[in-house]
Parts: sequence; C-alpha cells; structure tokens
Amino acid sequence: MIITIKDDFDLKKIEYSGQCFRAKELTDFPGLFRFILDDKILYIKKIEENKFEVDCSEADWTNIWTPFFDLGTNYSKIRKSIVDDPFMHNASDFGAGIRLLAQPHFETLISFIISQRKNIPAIKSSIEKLSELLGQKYTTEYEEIYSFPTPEAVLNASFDDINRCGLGYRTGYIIDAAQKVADKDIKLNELEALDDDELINQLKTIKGVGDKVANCVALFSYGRKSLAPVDVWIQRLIDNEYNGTNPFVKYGDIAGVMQQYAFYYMTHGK
DNA sequence: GGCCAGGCTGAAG
DNA sequence: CTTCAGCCTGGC
Repeated sequence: MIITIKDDFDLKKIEYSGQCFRAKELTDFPGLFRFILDDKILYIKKIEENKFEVDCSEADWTNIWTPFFDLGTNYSKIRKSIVDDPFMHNASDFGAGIRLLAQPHFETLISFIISQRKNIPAIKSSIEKLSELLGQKYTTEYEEIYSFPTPEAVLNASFDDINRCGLGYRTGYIIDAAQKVADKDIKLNELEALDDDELINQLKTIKGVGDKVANCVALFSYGRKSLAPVDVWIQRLIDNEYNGTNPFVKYGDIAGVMQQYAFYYMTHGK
C-alpha cells in the first residue's frame, strides 16, 4: 500500500534520533526500514517525495502506525515557529524529518534503564539479546525477529539468563522494574492519566530510574512533549551555547521536539 | 590493553 | 541540599 505523508518525515533521521533502539534499515534492502511495536512489525520505504510504501493494512496504518509516528502533529509548522534562537533554528533545519515516536511503555522503560553509561551499539546489543532470549519469535519475508519481552517473561527468567545480555549492574534494576509492573505495583497504562510531574515521580520509584531516564520514558513513550530530557549532550549544549540556562523550558509544549532536534544536531551535526 | 560511555544510588559533606 | 565515588560490561 502506498501512503502519503505531507509533513516532515525522514526514516533515517528517526532511526538515528536516539529515541528508539530497534528500528533499522535492512542491510540487504537499502531504503527499507523496519519498525517493531509490540507484536506488530512494519516495513516502510520511501518511493518518492511524500510517498511511502508500507506493508500493512489501511486499518493498521490509521489506527496503529499513524499515532506511532505522531502524524497528527505538524512538525514543519513547529520548525517554522522558532524565532530568535539561532542554534535551535539550525538544529531544527538539520533534523527536519525527525518525529517523536509513541513507543510501548515497558519496552521504553527497560531500554532507557539499560542506556545508562552505555553507548548506543552496546544498548542495542543488550536489547536484541534480551528480545532473542525472552521475546516471541516472528518470521517475516525479510528476517526472523523477536518482540520485546513482557514483564512476565522477564520475571520467569533467571538472574543469570538476564545478566548474560550484557547488562552489568542494571540487571537488578530491570528485574525490579518487571516485578513492579507485573505485580501491578505500577500500572504503566494508568500513568497516562497523570500530569507530567506525577508521572515522573511514579517512574522514579523504580530502581535505576532517575531524572533523565524518567524524562526519556515520559517523552518517548507517553508523548509528553513539554519535557526535554537532559543527558550529557544536552548538558554540554546548555553549558556551551546557552551559558548554563536551559533553553527548552521556554518552548512549552514543544520542548521535547526541540530536544530531539538539538540532540540529533549535537550528535550528528558538525 | 586501557578508557569511557545518551546515569543512578547511597553515603558523606 | 549538593557533591561524588563506585558501579558492570562492551565498544572503540
């Protein structure tokens, strides 16, 4: 099926935007990108300007992937609204095409717990190993892949098995998170109803979840676009370009979009 | 082979 | 309230 997307939409930039770790361009099929959302797998390829080929039904595109890619938000309009902020203007220009993905709560939570003090290749490797070990296997026309494990699957595994995924001291954090979710100690779906501060506080009750991880989960999984996670790259930006003053706060409900442009520019720009 | 990474925790000042 | 060592392990 061919679909039309008129707004900013760049698959490669989304893959490298740092918010997701399992999306990828298939090495054997350049231009063809794969996304995983729970038990749904999407292959998508750009055909021409604003036109993309997708391998899902129209209903799935509308009900699942349209919200996943946040297609209800006009990103080019957001970019054009930037005034009086040269750095952010350049960054948004460079990062045009990035979108905030609405990713599954549990997967995002675990992924960003894993991310601490790891580089991206190491993060990806751990997540793939976890999925292969505890996820469900799917065979598509292109590959065999595994869904991200459920909290129950994580709990049913032994400490040693999980630890073999290269998690180091984070293994205990991940088991704690799975336990709190499986025991309904934390109901990830119900957190959607909370305001930003309450959501962050609830997430931080999980071991290994501090300010940065909680903000990432809130932005990349709960769609809280008024939040802008501060990692070492963003901190470097705040220190070097803005004299220590956080430039994102003033962007209100699009602060998180600016954070993505800024992060991508810091890590992939010149 | 050494250094350090897209932080957090717990303890100490 | 703020600072800071120590943390597991894999990439480069």
